[in-house]
Amino acid sequence: MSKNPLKNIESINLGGGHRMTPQRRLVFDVLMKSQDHPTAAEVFMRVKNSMDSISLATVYNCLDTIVSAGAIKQVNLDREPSRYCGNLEPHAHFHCESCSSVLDIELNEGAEASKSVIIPKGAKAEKFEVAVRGKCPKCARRKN
Amino acid sequence: MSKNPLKNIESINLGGGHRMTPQRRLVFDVLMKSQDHPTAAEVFMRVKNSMDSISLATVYNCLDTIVSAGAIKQVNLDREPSRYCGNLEPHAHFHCESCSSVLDIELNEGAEASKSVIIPKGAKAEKFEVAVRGKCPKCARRKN
DNA sequence: TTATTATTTAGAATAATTCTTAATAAAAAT
DNA sequence: ATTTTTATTAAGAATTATTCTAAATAATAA
Repeated sequence: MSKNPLKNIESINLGGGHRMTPQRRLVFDVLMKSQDHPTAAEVFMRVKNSMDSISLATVYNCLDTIVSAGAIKQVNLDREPSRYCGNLEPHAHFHCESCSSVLDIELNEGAEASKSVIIPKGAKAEKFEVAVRGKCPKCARRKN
Repeated sequence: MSKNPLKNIESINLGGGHRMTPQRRLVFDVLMKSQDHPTAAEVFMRVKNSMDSISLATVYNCLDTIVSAGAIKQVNLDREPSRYCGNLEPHAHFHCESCSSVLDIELNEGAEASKSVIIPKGAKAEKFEVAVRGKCPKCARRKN
């Protein structure tokens, strides 16, 4: 995933006594190689190719740890399973309502989400998320 | 809920042979009276005050039907239970990461979300959602 | 009226995620 | 080098929001 400035997981500081482990390394590597936005179950299947003994619970644990370390992002759209994203650049997500795929979409310069909303007095805004729902190019093409 | 142009549920066309029922009327009324963004379980508790015999499944059914009719909106933030919103005006949501409350926030004129992102060629964008995460005024005040 | 269709309800089922616990492994302290 | 402490893994149980199933009820249409 070219958009991630982390060359490899060795450069991640997991923080708080957390250790780098083979499982965490593999989970991170899968995310770096993925252009889609895999769910935990999909990450699990992909990691199993390299380490058959890994468990789904461990994949959940690893994903949580790496998200907390800020090295990948968790993407929640509608009520669907969480997806994970190795792209750390500011961007938004396009969510296809036909095939449920998720695409990274670019933000226009100067049109930051933070400027599009009025934050209530006293509130502390920390993250802005823009999501677009519709039909991805593939699904828009086929008429149904 | 002053922002909803529907004076009462009688003006809603549920469409497709769907009938107006006491349960649907009550669920809608609860939403119109709510300034917060109740979950299905919260709607259930509030509706029970008027109709003790109503079931949670019926509340889910009614909410789905009224959402499909376009008379209320379903709001999904992070992995939390769906919340329901009677405000039909274009707006965004502020999601407090301390108390999980959801606040409607206004969109700045001219800074529409649709202009802030670059839609992939061939994709059909249908809905734009802007969500802000942080601390609501109440939670930002108390230092913790 | 009778037949059809929609609705409600209770409880079972589903599915994503989290929790529990024992076993293992790594790091720190002796 | 052991011992002790702490973190991690893994399997399966538990949780929880939501959906499904099926029977009973109610409303509409024929």
